[in-house]
Amino acid sequence: MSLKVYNSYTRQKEVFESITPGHVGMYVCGPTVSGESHLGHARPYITFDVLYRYLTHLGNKVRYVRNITDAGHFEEEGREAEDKISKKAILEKLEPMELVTKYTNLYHWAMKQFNTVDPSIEPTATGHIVEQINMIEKIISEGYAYEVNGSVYFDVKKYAANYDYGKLSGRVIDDLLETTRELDGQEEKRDRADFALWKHAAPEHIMRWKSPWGEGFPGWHIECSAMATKYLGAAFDIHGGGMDLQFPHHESEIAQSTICNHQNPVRYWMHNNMITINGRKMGKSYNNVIKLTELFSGDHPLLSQAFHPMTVRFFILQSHYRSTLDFSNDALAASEKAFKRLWEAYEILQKLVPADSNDDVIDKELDAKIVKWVAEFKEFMDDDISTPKILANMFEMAPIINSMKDGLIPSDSISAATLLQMKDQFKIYLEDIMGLQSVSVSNNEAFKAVMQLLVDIRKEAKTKKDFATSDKIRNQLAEAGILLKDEKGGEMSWSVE
RNA sequence: GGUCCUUUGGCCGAGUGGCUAGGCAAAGCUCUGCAAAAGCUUCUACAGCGGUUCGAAUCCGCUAGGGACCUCCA
Repeated sequence: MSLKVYNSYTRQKEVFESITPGHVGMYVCGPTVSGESHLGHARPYITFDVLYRYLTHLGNKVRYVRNITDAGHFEEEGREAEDKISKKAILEKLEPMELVTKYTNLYHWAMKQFNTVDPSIEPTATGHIVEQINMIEKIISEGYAYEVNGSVYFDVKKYAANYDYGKLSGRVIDDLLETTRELDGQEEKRDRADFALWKHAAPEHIMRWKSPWGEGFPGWHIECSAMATKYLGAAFDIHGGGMDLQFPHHESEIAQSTICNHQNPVRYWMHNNMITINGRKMGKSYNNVIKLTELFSGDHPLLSQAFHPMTVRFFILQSHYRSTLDFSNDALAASEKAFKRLWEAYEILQKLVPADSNDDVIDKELDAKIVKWVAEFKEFMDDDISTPKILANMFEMAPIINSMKDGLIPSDSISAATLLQMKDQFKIYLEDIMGLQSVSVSNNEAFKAVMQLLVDIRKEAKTKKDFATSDKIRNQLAEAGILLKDEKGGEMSWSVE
């Protein structure tokens, strides 16, 4: 069985085949570093991180390109076009580059918290002005763009006459041409549907570059086309991003690249759905965002506590990437508990040792069920990255693992081969592919030694039925945030809350 | 207004026409010095109406609610 992904371009699941076997080129729209990342931003980065990990796991050499948009787009308020980054810079009395650096660092920090793998290339828009200008010149020479007063616009009407503009986003060109909205530069455009490739910079505009059309700055869509072409070629395998980017961003990208490179740039378009809050998209314009720093610290009116980045990652993986995911404090709290239980079972599993079992003692029904559940990990992943189903299967096995540890299920009731397979596949899917990791902060050797000492003392006390001492140890550790649990058979385990 | 999506048990959330996903919460029980975990059991839902079908949460239609995009947006 092979990997199938839902291609937004064709609106169906398709078998994934890369252009060059064994190599995959993947481009994902990265952040605009004019502000802090919020929960909604986390979704594509985690979703495509899992895809990247899986493609790699399948033996592909993947070049994963994720850009940083550090040149401002337009923020259209009324009729005044402003550069997002330079505007904020004035407010915060920072240099644009200082602002960009600050939020880029913060973004990298958050990605680290989520345990996402670094992209192979992380190009910045400002670092590729030359490429963008070259691309615009090419589009002009092809006859699909025109200059007006130092700005350059893409001729959508002409493009639509020869190519299917709107296919990705399901747009009808005639509708677009009738849009009545007043936008900046509208009077310069030949058609309302046209979009800017290059904008003339007003005198007060801080971010500006020299170009054949005077000083200005690039339009938003051109950066992705230019950088994707440069690092992945005229045609590449996967382009990912949030659903809200389908139009106009990705649609425009297709148009630009198609004219420039004379071919359809992307094989598989993949879009993650939105994270909602009270059923509404989380977004700046709705004023309902929860920043990642707030999430990790718990410092937000909607949050009753801080949430660990792994809880958030798990929360996101529990729903399918193409469904909306509704955020709430309760939903996240539920994920926290669930993840803890699953992870503890996983750690127990890794410590289980296969018993010398023979056909007589093996519970064949149980063994077969486990074999099936484990085999389905790949099946589910191949089915358009169905991480919720993989997790469901893992939860099916959690009680079995715990029961084996407690001796409620004899350890020789599943075959050694099955247990090894289980251990192996859990590790691959949970850690390597879904990118989950321990939330434990207790990997310090000295600390572990101290804990072992306390455990030993408590064991002695319990043997002597000195419950005052044993309770004191447990209670005071609890106050310090360390949970000590008695296991069956007199052993003790602990975890840092 | 146009285009499209969605509506699943107390909450979150999978669901490929038939064979009860899963998680959290809740209740009961078991284990246990106590506690916490853990295990077992219970809770069987698909917005409404109509249709297709031997059979529909799943397909079709209508109605109602919610949402997304059309403008910066993950």
